[in-house]
Amino acid sequence: MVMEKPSPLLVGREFVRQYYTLLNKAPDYLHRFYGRNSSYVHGGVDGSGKPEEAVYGQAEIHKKVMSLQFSECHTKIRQVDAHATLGDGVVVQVMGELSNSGRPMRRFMQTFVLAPEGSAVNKFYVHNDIFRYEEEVFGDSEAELGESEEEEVEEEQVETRASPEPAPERPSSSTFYEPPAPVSNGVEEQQEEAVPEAEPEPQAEANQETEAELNPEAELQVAEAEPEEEEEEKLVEEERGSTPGLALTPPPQTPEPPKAFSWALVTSKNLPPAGALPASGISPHVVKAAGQPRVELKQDAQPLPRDQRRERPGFPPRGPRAEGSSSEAPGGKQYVSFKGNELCSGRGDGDAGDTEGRRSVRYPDSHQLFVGNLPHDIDEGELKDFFMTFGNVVEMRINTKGVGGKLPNFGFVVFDDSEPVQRILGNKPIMFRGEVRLNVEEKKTRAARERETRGASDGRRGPRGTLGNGMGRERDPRGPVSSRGRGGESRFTGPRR
DNA sequence: GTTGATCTTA
Repeated sequence: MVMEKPSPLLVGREFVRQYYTLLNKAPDYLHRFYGRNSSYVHGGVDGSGKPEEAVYGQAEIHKKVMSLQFSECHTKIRQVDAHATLGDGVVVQVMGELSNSGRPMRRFMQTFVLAPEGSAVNKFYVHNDIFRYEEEVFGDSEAELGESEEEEVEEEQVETRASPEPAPERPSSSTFYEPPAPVSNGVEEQQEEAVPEAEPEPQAEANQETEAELNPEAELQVAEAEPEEEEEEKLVEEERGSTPGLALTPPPQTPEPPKAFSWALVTSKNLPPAGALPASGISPHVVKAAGQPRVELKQDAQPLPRDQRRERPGFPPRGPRAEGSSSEAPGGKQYVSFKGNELCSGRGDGDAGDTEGRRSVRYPDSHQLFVGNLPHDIDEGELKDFFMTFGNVVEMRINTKGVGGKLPNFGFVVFDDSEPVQRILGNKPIMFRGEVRLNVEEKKTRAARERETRGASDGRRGPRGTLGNGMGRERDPRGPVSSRGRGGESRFTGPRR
């Protein structure tokens, strides 16, 4: 599907939602967010009161998480900030309160660095995860006090003194000792308004957005809509005594390479290659969103049975829910194209490929490339990576028309411009994996094909000769179609690798 | 062996 780069805020919020939900429901899977070189620290002080040190790598992180014995871990998210950071990563800062095993809520701050994984625009893994409890840093029992700098100094002396601005919705100290409110999932929505002293504009706004994103109902809806995998879901529910919303299966025993969550993997045409998921498990690190206002999470965490993955009609669902709670995604409004070239922040090139606005995006045929003779074991990610070296691949699909055992594969690659298409066509043969000659053609409509075959005898009449329908097709500036293949030599014969 | 599926619309 469309592979726009989601805004950092969108990435951050969706990640946060996934992360704390998983923390609540299946902490033993949490490590799958991380990679080999990830760092992780989760509060705690050692004997001498010094903060715990971080651990590194997925395996160590897993151990560490297990040692923390998360159980019925509930989180109230107060604030999520997410910025783009170096290397196309996203840094996410979360402030909130967390209660584990029915113990009182404790305030924390947590920072994640989500690093891109692989070449796809939308795949991330957690490279750093830094979690600290406020009172372990500031000292005990001061949590409700001292909002201003001056008071901070006095806090230690006047312990019970009222803050000048006690947040009204947060009656002093009671927050800490009341049992966590029952919630349907681990991520508790913070219903109150933004704290008055919070910075007015961006923060308050972000806060509200966050609340919208963390709407537990959305997840429940999704869960209901997803009948598959129900037994396992129930198993997990029984074990954990929690409500539906996230179905999980036993983790694969093999520590996995950093897979992180992936926006890309989740759209219908970019389902993960079969091996990427446990046969019947969710991939808890799979988070979904897209430039298209479709931000349905758990939905995709529950894969279809293999055989239905590619063919299931109507998937992903469209309709009201797509415009639902989390879809407004104000952060998703920028269109930033990733690889290849410059940031095209924009719209207004009058292009049908402007994906931002509304759902259905149709690209002109001139931006699309028919690719035949695909190896049968190819997956879309690989093919996309391949064509990314020619330009910005905005969508692609592989069609397998091999019901009867044969697998003649073909697909369509959609670029954000006609130029890469023309360049590819001008540089045939396109060799894939150094051995397979892909049959690349300009995408043709059925009508055009018929016309082409009918008029094949007429030499002057190329496939487009009779088209002339002004459908915005761009011509190859170098001349008619028949002259392709002479031009470029091997400069672009294929990506190096 | 080889060119889809989706949607437009008031």
